[in-house]
Amino acid sequence: MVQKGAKETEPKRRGRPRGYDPQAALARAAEVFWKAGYAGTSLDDLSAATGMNRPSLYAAFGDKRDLYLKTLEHYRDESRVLARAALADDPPLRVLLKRFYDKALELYLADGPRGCYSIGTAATVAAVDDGVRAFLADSMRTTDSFLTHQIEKARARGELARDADPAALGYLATATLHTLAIRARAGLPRKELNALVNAAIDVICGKQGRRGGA
Amino acid sequence: MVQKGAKETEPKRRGRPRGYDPQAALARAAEVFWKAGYAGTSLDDLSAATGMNRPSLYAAFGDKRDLYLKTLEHYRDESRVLARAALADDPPLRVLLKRFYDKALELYLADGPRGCYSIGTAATVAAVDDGVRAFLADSMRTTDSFLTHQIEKARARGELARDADPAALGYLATATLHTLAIRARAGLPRKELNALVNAAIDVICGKQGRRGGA
DNA sequence: AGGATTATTTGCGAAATGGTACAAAAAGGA
DNA sequence: TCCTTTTTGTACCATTTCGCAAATAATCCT
Repeated sequence: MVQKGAKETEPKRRGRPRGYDPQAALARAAEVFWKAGYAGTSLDDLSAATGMNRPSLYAAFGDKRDLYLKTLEHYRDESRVLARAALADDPPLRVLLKRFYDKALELYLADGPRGCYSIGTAATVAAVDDGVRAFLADSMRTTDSFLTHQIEKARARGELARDADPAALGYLATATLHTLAIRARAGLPRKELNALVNAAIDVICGKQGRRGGA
Repeated sequence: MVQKGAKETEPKRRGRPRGYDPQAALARAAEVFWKAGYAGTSLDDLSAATGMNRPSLYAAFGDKRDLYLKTLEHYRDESRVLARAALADDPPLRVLLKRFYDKALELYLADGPRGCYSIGTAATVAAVDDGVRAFLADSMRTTDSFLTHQIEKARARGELARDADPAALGYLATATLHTLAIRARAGLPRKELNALVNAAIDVICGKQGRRGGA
C-alpha cells in the first residue's frame, strides 16, 4: 500500500505535473491580499503573484473566497510556529512577552507597514462573511487562551503578584497585540511600537505604571 | 451684507434645491461602507443607501474615495461628541472609562456586530492609500492623547498610585478600545466584551489583577 | 418672460471582475 | 502506441464597476 508521510516513496502521480507548490502559492496570494484586502484584490492580482492562471487557481484552491480562507489558515499556522518558538526554553513571562511582541512586529513590518494579515484584512470581511468572522473570532480566542495560560504559569512560578488575575491580564496582552497590528498598518514608527510593547509588559508583569527605563 | 451663521437670514440659494441633507447622506453612506468596507461597497450600494443617483453623489462629495474620507471625518466628529459627553460632569477615572467603553460598545453593536467604523474599514485601506493611513494614524494618536490626559488628571487628583505612568496606561486604554472594536466586529458576545472592559478598568485604575466580582 | 444658476435624471462607455469551457500539454499505465 | 489522468493555457462570457455627458428640472433674479 501507499506509505503516507514518506516523501521519497510517494508514487508518481499520473497526469501532468504541477507547476506550483501549494504552500508557496498560498504565501504569494496572502502577500497581495495583505496589501489590498480581500475585496480590493482581483483574480488578476492573484494570478500575477502566484504565477498561476485563473483556471489553475480555481482548480487548486476553489473560488476567490476559498483561496482567501486558505491563506488565513496558512497565516494562522505560520503564526503558531512563531508563538511556539518564543516558548522554546520556557522563559520568564517578561522575556516571553518581549519575544512574542518582537516577533509579531517583525512580521507586521516585514514588507513595509502591513500590520497583521488577519486583523488588517479579515476584520473588514468579517461583517459580511460568517466563515471569515468565525475564523477571526476563533483566532482571537486562541490568542487569549495562549497568553492567559502563560500568565497563569508565571503566576504559579511566583513571577507575578499572587492576586494577579490571569484572565484580565490575558485580555490586555491580547489587546496589546491587536493595537500593535493596527498601529503597524497605520504606519506608526517602530520606535513608538517598541515603547508600547515595553509599557504593556511593565503593566502586565507587575511593574504597573512605574516609569521604567529601557 | 450676508449674515453668516444665522440660519433664518440665509439668502435663498439660486438654482434647484437639494433633495438631500449632506450630513444625513454621509451617515447613510457610512452605514454601507461600515458593512462591506471601502472596496466591497459599490457606487450602486451608496446610491441606494443615500437615495442619490451617482452623478449627484459625485457632484456633492467627489469621487468614491473622497466620499469615503468624508464619512471617516464625519464618524470622527461624531465620536468626539460621544467622548466629550463622558466628561460632562468631570467624573472619576473609573467612571469615565466605564462610560467611554460602554458608549463605544453601543456604537459598535448598534446595527449588529459592526465594530468600529474606522478600525473595521480604514485599517484595510490604509496599506494602499496614504490619505486613509494618515487619517487612521491621527485618529489613534488623538485617542492616545485623550486617554493619557484623563489618566494624568486622575493621578494628579490622587485617584491613581503616585508612580503610575500615564503614557503606559494610556496606551493600554487605547489598546482596550481597539481590541473591543475588533472583537465586536468578529461577533464576540457582549458579555465577553463587558468582561474585558471591567478587566481593563481594574488594571488601569490600579486594582491590578484583583479578581473582581461583577 | 427669459436668462442664469444649481441640482437631478437618464443613458452611456470603457474597463474591470469573477468565473468557465475546451483544447493542448505532460505525465503514468497497459 | 494508445488510453487515461491531471494540469495548464487560451479565449471567452456575463456582469459589475466607476465615472461622465447632456438634457431636464427647479429655483432666483432682472
